[in-house]
Amino acid sequence: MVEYVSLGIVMEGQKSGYEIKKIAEQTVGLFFKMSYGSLYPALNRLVAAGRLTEEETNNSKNKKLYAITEQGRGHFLEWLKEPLQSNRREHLLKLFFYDYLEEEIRKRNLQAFQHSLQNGISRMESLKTIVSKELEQLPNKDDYYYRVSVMHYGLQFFKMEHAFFTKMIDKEEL
Amino acid sequence: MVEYVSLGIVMEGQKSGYEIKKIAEQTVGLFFKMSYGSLYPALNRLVAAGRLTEEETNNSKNKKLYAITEQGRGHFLEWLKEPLQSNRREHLLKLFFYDYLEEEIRKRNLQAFQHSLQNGISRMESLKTIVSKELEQLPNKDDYYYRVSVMHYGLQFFKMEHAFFTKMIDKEEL
DNA sequence: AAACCGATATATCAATTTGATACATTTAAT
DNA sequence: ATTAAATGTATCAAATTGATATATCGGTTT
Repeated sequence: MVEYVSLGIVMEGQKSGYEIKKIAEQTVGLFFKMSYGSLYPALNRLVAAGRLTEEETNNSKNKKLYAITEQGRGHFLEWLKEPLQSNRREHLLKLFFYDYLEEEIRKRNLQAFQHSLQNGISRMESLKTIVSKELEQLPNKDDYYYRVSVMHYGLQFFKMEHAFFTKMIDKEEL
Repeated sequence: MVEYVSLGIVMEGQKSGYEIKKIAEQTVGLFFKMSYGSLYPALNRLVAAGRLTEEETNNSKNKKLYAITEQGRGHFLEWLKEPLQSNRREHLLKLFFYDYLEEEIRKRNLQAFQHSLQNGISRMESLKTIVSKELEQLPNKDDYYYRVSVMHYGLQFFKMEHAFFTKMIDKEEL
């Protein structure tokens, strides 16, 4: 995923590795972390694959500037087009770059993702009912308050995401 | 963190590696993943450190049962006592085991975490105001709708967490 | 009883990632 | 002119991932 984030950031113009990391921290840093140990090897792989060009700056500096190639741009946009899935917060990463995506695919993917969220919510609501009933029969149900709470957390979380994506599909004020 | 989750799960009674992984998936799996490649080495480390005991089952099976030692129990509870921090969802992991923690420390840690969440919310509200004003001055501000959306997502997320922890401090129905 | 299948169980491995540190240069401030 | 802070790349041991290999158990079918 480091590779796609790097490509996405370089879409705006050529950047150094240091700048890419800084921008990532300031923007998607809330839910995505990258380290130099993963970034620099990723940049090298991208250059080797012809998706980025590497340019040494003429002044004596140790600095290298990376720019995206046509192939890299295509590769990035193909990734962006793929359906949203919440695996490792990839959906939020893609969302950050969604201004680059054409409206039609964007809307289709957002709606599909929202439906999958709705399914998740339904499944968790059912589970909640079952667990509540099982718990009701225990004499010491207070002893499981926190253990059970993470299920409620998950439900709250999915509901929040669902509400957020609803607003976004309607392009409401967020 | 695999080590602490394993200890926490074995607190209930002896389990095989396979069972530990299954229980983790079914309970904290929503926000924490473990693979065999990290679990089995972790179990070996815990045995070597004297925090778990390993027992080969007498029937011909390839199965090993792990049980927690007094030292392991102490080590686990020390970890649980430490302040909650949202690094890599560690706070949710600890929360799942919070029934094991004494009420006084539990309340103190929950309140401290809630305050840090409130600080985060305040900082993000300020940032939001600044970004909104900057955006207002751009002619093509619609081109940054999704880019900006991740900031709103973050804010929503923190607000949801804050509301959730408020309910939990008051031990309300969740 | 034999064959079969899905679940249970542990182990291993290349590739990747983390978190830390080392080291050099550039910019800004004193 | 000197220092401190920020910018910049590189590297490494240790940990993790995601996948695969291998074997056994319990239950069902033929």
